[in-house]
Amino acid sequence: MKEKRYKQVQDFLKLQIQKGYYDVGDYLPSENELCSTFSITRTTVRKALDELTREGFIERHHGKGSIVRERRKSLGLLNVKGFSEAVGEDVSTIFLQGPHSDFWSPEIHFKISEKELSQPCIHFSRLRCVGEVPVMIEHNWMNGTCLKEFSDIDFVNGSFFKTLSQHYHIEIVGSEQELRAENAHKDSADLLKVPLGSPILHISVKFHTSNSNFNIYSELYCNTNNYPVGNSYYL
Amino acid sequence: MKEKRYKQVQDFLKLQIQKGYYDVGDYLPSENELCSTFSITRTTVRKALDELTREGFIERHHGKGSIVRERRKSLGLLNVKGFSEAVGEDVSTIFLQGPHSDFWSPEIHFKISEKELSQPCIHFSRLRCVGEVPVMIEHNWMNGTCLKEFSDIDFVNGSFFKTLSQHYHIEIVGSEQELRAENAHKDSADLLKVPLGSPILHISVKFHTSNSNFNIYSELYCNTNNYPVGNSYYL
DNA sequence: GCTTTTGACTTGTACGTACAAGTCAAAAAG
DNA sequence: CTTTTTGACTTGTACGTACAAGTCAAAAGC
Repeated sequence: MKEKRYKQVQDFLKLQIQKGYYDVGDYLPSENELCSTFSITRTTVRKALDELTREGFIERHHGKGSIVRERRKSLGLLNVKGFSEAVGEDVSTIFLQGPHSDFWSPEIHFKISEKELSQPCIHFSRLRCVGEVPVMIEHNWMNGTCLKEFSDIDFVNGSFFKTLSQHYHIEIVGSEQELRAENAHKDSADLLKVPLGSPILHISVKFHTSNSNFNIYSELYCNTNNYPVGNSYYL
Repeated sequence: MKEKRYKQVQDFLKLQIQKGYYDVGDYLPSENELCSTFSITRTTVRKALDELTREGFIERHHGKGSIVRERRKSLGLLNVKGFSEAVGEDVSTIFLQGPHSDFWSPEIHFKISEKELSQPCIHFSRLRCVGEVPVMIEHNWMNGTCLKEFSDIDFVNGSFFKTLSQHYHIEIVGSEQELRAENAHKDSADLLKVPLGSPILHISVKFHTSNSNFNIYSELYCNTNNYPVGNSYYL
């Protein structure tokens, strides 16, 4: 039972992208080049590229080629408006707690699998600011056995997802989210510099990844007064 | 300049589904049947089915066939948990204002195109309840010229999107959303039966459709105390 | 009656070919 | 020097073929 040919090409190119061999905006080799390097037909190459397109890794342009794209934008995840991809924006991230071993917190909203509960947990939390204004508190928990020597590695471009992709070849393949409007508790009001009881957007997320034993559980608390949370998707 | 063959098949099948010729769970004709009815090769039929899969209209099963699916579930839209598709749940919808001609409201958060502003506006608003508990106020505005005799038509299964699809063949192709946690104003507090100033989840949505002159602008106000808003997506 | 096998169906993968159509720069024409 | 044309490159569409692999019921075997 050997692996399918298109899947081989797909995984090869994906790994190249993940490792940063191609930057965002770079062109992949042309279909005919890929045909000859892999000794397969264009039909099969195109199937591989179709899959990568569907997964959001590349974008294809008639007459020009396939370019590597910023995958985050294709995921339809919720984001603080003008965050992450914001160019020239004055965005900063403060680590409240760096990555460290911890217990699986009861604060986690989604159900944690038995397998995960039996394994060590890594936790870290950050405060996201625009200018001097704190807008989001972010708590993250995940299975520690999947991330060897995690705490030592610097975040790639400050992005946890990019770090996962480039260093561990783990990709987000899905998510579940729940959103609530709540009154700010003492801790979060303090950190977000808002009065106690202010309306806060609480988002619980479970990210599913390409490793079925590795999910990311996040609890986010957002001050949406000046920076609303948003997303968009297109077919 | 004639239309592409796979696109013809794709649009034909899509129309059949939209018109309700196939129910959710029904099998489409097999690929070989489609080949002979359209006098095209399987490659082209499969391309058409690939597109319909990508758009969320069908699901394919190896060895069995392609079945029609509930498209809403593939869209990654935010939904009140246990709403819409909830089976056996005690969900009800009350029209606060039935579909009627109105002005484009300043309450609309997203920018309205010039074309739309120059044309008449249809507005309706609903209150969504679980049991006796109101959980969401929903205001909708849209271009009236695209919906002839709209107010007279009963909503298909109580769903506005299904009505659009089946009666007008208009499909949602994308959306932009912004979310904020706010204090309840007098009107919304009243309708949602919560104290004035309670935290409320305010969602502004612009739905893009297959008709570029027809967008749906919605402002939603949710009481998330008992029924959080959620979504999920998978690759 | 029960289990196993067969066979006809389905979709999935992969081959090969041909031409259409978009892109871009170098060559030809003015 | 500027404009137009050509041509080599890219991806897109569509043809045709072959076999692999999953599904399911009817036929064969016990």
